[in-house]
Amino acid sequence: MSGRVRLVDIAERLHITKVSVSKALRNHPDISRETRELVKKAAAEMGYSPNMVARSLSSHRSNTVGVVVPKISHTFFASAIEAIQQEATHRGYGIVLAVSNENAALERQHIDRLLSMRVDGLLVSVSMQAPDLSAYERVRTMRVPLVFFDRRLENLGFSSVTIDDRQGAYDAVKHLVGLGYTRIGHFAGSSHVEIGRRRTEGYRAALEESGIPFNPDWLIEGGFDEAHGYAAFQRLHETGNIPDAILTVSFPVYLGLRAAMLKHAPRLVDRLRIVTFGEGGLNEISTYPHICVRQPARDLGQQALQLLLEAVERPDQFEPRDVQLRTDLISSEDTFVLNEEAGEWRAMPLDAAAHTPGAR
Amino acid sequence: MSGRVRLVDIAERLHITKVSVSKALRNHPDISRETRELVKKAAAEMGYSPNMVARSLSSHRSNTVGVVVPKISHTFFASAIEAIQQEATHRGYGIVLAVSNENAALERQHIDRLLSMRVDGLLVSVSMQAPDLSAYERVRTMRVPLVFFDRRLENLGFSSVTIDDRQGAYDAVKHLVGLGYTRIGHFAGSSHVEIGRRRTEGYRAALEESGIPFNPDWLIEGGFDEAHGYAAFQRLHETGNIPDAILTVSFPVYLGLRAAMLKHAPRLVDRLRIVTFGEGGLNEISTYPHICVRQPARDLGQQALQLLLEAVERPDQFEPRDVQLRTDLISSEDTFVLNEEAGEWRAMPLDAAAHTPGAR
DNA sequence: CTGAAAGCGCTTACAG
DNA sequence: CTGAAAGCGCTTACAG
Repeated sequence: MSGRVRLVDIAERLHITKVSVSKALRNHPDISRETRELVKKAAAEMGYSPNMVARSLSSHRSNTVGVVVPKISHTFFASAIEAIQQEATHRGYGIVLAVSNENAALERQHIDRLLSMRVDGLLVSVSMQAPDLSAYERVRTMRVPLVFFDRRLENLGFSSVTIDDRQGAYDAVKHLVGLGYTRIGHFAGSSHVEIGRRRTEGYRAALEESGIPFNPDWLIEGGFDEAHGYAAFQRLHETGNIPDAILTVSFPVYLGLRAAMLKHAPRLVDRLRIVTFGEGGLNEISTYPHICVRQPARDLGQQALQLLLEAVERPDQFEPRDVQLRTDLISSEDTFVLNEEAGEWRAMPLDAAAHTPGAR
Repeated sequence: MSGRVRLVDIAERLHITKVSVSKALRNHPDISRETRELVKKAAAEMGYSPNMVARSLSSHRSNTVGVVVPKISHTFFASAIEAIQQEATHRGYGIVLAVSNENAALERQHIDRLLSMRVDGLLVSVSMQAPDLSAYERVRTMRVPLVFFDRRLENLGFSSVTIDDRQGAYDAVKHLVGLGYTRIGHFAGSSHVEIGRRRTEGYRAALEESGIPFNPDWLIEGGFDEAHGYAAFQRLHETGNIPDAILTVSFPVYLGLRAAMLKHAPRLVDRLRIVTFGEGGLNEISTYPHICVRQPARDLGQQALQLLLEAVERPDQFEPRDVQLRTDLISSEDTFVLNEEAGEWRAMPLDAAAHTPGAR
């Protein structure tokens, strides 16, 4: 069989109409069990592969969702995408993946392309740059459901699944205070991005609530990548006044910080206490206690997809909403347990102090 | 404008035929520059978004490629996928991503689905399990180009872009020998997978060539994930005869090894020398010298896509072929330099010894 | 439960 | 350079 088998080919062989074949294959109740099985048998024998393109064109549904992320090679996004893909498969959808590389123009271009491909919905985590809103207007006029995940744009009327960044940063700083630290800095993200602003807010709220004066020299804004961490540490080092602990806005920022520290002030390696927002899979292997704010990346991806499919499959009953997930505080001193299912090591969260309320 | 603008809508407004509009939009030489610009202007004003689904159906080209990987949340695959996506965008293609989760049945299912979606080509890195060949037969009968990357199936007649695994492992072990080690173990992958076999071959060849007797107790096969590394170390620890250096078949295996070591034999942490096949982004931040075989993940992804598109776009002139890429040996003692373009830190490779020929 | 008609929004020849 | 026809492979109503 040549692989280019169509509905009609099956129909002709069985002396029935292609509509019946179409229905039988989709388990439509119109068709008797008998014919349905006959059809399926013939389809299998002939090596029939339904042409989803044709199906999409006539049914106006592609069973496909578009996913736009700033990066893939970053633990957080890799995990989120993996969860999205798995949940999509489970629900019978495919995903078309696009990477904006933190570039707003590319983000717009990707969204336009996905719209052209007639995806049933869009999952996007916005780039760091100031957004190009035109793409989002197209999304709205074309009435394509969209859900932001992790990094969102506010006031556009789309749903979002995000992390409680303020609380996460607050918990982290409070934890440091609990360990006796008072000289605490923050290598912050870009204030153009909501998650950056929220984490900074949490940092400042925790300081204030602990009666620790805010030192503007110790709040260094910049971005989420290694280059920022490196530059920020250099700047700090030049001032000669280095705090005893630092909260980094992301794991890559920590990598940059660490590289700069190894180069310019290696003796600080065992003395400067670092807490990272986000994991890098380091906790399991670190001997020096490393603390981090764990983001539920998989949950976030899964919930974002579920929310999106709700909008796709029941557009009338759908009300846009914002879902916020909590973070955990974990450290390499925790007990790690093997999660058989995921084939990964998972840490039990630190004590209840991590969930001290109050930052809201 | 309501977003559901079609070719005919533009045609009517301009009092020309939809064919002309179609051609004008695709810069077909048939159309005069004047009309072309008129059409484009109108299209922009009306917010026209070409329906790629319809275009695919009539042109038999989707400008889409399917990518199947065993995992995403693994530095190597995350980087490879990112490179594939970027190169695809550059070439005007979109990618549909699917994760097999190391499961052959899911892999088959994904390939079938992608075939149904009429992707123009397939990029696949096979799962660890024994393959279900039926999907690959469909691929062949449907004449859809396929390129394996990193993990391939041999003798199926498809192209592949892989890494010289044998040489990589050989170089690593030779390097250890050069450092004075003779008691060298290997936590190996699954022998069902070619990359596992090749790495083991390289390990054994290097030992043999160095006149070091092979100790079967120190070659522990299993897989590529953390659980294997953990179990392998436990097994080794029970025998009481632990080598002085170990080559792990993957970075996750190292993570598992390290976790087991921290638990059962923490005093070995600074004494057991580890070389990992593959990176985990650790080198920049490690104080204890960590050595690894660096796989050119981005290159591999990019070249695989290029090879695939060659087959897609010039099917007549295309001859399937196997491309093999070389690895580097790098360590945390190397000089790290910031790669401005990628926003990442890159290490300069170790000395030329890393490229000692002879393992072939 | 089965069938005939119309259409989804494009592109591909082919004729002028 | 422009246009009319046919078709890509399905599904969706609607009629029996």
